[in-house]
Amino acid sequence: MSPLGSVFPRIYALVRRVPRGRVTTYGDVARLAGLRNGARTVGWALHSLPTAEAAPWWRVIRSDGTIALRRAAAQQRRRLAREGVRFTNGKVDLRYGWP
DNA sequence: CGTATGACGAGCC
DNA sequence: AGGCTCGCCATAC
Repeated sequence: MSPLGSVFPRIYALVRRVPRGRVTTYGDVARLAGLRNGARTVGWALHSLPTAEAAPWWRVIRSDGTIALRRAAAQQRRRLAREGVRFTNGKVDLRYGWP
């Protein structure tokens, strides 16, 4: 439940706070948005982003450091790599985690 | 208003 | 370690 407004806009606002070169997880964004177990809701929200650049969706990954996208995983890895985020055998080093 | 849908996550083999 | 199951929850229809 959201006191004011729907949840998606708040999720987008939170994702926009993730700095370049850092990553966060679906579960973390959900908790920051006030959802105790809303990781899937965050995934749904990012999946339905109005425009590709409305929020830095590529900085959101799974809790185990892997990429959640099925079709565009390579593109997400490329975007992250361009920001200096390193991968260790398919997983993002969680020391890039944010906060 | 009930059912289905995910870019999840934790737990259990 | 890697795969499966089940719970979760805002939306879509």
